[in-house]
Amino acid sequence: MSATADLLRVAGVKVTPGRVRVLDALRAAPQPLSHADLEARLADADRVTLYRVLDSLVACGLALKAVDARGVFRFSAAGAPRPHDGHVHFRCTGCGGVFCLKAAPPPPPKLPRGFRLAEVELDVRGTCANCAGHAG
Amino acid sequence: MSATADLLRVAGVKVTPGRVRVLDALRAAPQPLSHADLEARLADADRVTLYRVLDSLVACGLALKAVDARGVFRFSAAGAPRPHDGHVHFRCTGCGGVFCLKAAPPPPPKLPRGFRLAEVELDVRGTCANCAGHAG
DNA sequence: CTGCAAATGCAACTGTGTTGCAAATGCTGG
DNA sequence: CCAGCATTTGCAACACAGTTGCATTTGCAG
Repeated sequence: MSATADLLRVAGVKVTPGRVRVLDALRAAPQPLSHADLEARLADADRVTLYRVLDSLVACGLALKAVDARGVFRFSAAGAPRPHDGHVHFRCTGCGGVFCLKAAPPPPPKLPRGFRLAEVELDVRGTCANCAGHAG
Repeated sequence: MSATADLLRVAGVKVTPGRVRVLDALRAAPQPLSHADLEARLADADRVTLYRVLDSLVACGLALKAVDARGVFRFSAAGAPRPHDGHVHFRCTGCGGVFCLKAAPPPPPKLPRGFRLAEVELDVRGTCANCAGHAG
């Protein structure tokens, strides 16, 4: 019996093939997945069912739902490490590539009263080695 | 001549009734407005034109664009024409508001060989005082 | 005033997410 | 193991946010 099925059982929801496959996909993914990402991975799944499976996983606490910069919902398995927390991204303005730098995340700045911090992201823009070489 | 029209002129975009009205609405609003909010305020405006006006305001730095918790873009008037240099932004994941923090911009991290730095932006996400109070 | 690029308005389209309903399926009690 | 029943699934249709193409209008420079 799969560990994923156990998670569903413990969370108190019915164990269905769809839920197992979706939760497996979320747990295997290195980053939060959009509905479209999941549809690509789970080729034969119904669109609407996928939405409902995701909602049920969020409702029972097994998945987290967030909005990305494009306004699309992204889902991640609860408890999974979030690799982009405190990460430093380098965005190449030439090729559009995104590189994850090893640099230490910056210290969280002081916030005004009442503000709650969730995530800090340092976004560095410039030209990557490849593009800089091509056409300075 | 309205101050809003001057802002547009200085920003280097054509001064049109649509842009003046939209920017006025953004500057008068206490919180970031969605496309739908603006449509309601500017009754006779064309849907698509409104999208394009908003995009042009963002492109010339007069407005800021963010995503709210429902995945909808929200727009707010930018405080100054060029507020983005080495600035620290706080993005509220609840209302989509963007706040400019006074904190000093972080030191630029070390880049891999050949990479060229152009811009550094620290993006802090969380919940603003208003939203934290509402439904903490 | 005139010309041209930019902005507008309209129609149609894509992508994302939701709702209603009938059929299939997991779980529980016998 | 089987039946009953609520939950889930699949399908169709819908709602909303945002985009694209194109012809027309308009701001602004000359």
